[in-house]
Amino acid sequence: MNFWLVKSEPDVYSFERLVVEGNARWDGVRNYQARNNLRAMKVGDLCLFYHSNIGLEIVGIARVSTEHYPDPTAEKGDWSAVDLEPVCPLKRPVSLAEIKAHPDLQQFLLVRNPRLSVMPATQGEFLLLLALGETEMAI
DNA sequence: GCCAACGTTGGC
DNA sequence: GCCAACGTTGGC
Repeated sequence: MNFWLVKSEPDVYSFERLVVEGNARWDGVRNYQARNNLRAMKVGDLCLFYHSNIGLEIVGIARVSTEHYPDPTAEKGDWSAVDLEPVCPLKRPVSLAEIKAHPDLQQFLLVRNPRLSVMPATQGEFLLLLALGETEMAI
């Protein structure tokens, strides 16, 4: 089991929409580091779902439902997509400001490399963020 | 292979 | 809307 964080601008694709639709193709990634992270995802891996630009907070948990395959939206180049399904919203969203201020999250990539759109999280980071979000779930 | 120019992301 | 940070491109 690995843990990740994925970013989405909520006016482009929100967590609420993922909950409604039940599944989403995570495509359009055009950054090699982010692509390599997509390729490392396994079915069942859990993703923190972060709203960038609007909200600036982690709002929910998603799960990898299909491992990587060629991104059908890529007209050229070697890009990948995965499928995600919703798991649960956080009872309390965890804001970027709170993450930046937390002493135990200074190593989190969201703080250290804020432009990366798909990033790994450690189990410790994931569990801490779940706790900050006042959310319990089976891991 | 270096580096300047440019484009994009994303917080503020 | 601005701008800093970062990645990519392309000339040399």
